[in-house]
Amino acid sequence: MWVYILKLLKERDMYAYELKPMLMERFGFQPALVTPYVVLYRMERGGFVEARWDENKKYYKITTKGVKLFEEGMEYLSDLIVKLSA
Amino acid sequence: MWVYILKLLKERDMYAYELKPMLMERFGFQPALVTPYVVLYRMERGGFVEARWDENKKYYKITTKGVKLFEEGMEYLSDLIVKLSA
DNA sequence: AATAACATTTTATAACCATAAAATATATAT
DNA sequence: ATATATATTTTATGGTTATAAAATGTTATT
Repeated sequence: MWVYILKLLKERDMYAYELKPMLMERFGFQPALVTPYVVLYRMERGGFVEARWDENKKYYKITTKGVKLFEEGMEYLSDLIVKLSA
Repeated sequence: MWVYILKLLKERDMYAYELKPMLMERFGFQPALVTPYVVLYRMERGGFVEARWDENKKYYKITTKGVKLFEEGMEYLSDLIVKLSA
């Protein structure tokens, strides 16, 4: 879940509510309404995203630490595929 | 974990005890001694592997259902990488 | 004979994570 | 005005999964 959300936040800042339809559209993944909220809630505490308020919406931006986490995740996945395909 | 184990069982039948060092060697993954036992124990109940005794060792063989699970897992991973790279 | 290494079983536990629950607040359409 | 859609918060819960726990039996070594 967090990988999907970080991927989208790398492209542009988003707020939790618009993530649900976006996750469906981009990844064919239908999360519960509340899921992006909880994931962002925890990622903010971890310093992987940071928030700002704009027009009564809480926009999240990925941090340097978040980008690093995403890239490590991608590397892990690539390695996994290579190892499982060999 | 189960993906790693199914991958190894696709190559040849193995028993739980030899899986631990194999998982390290092939995937750089060091599980606890008991982990392969528990994973195989559950996969047997799920019909993804089946067992036979040979020289006091319980050899596990991947089933058709297990191969299918592995291939679905691989497909899922490939799709994931494509989507996250796009 | 005794100790270490090999080999297995099954339940319980702890951590992780998506979702449920139960609130609250604003904006828009009827 | 009132229902509906949009938007958020935080704790609790339930499922999954690797590992801990606590046994037991066999084979090889000293």
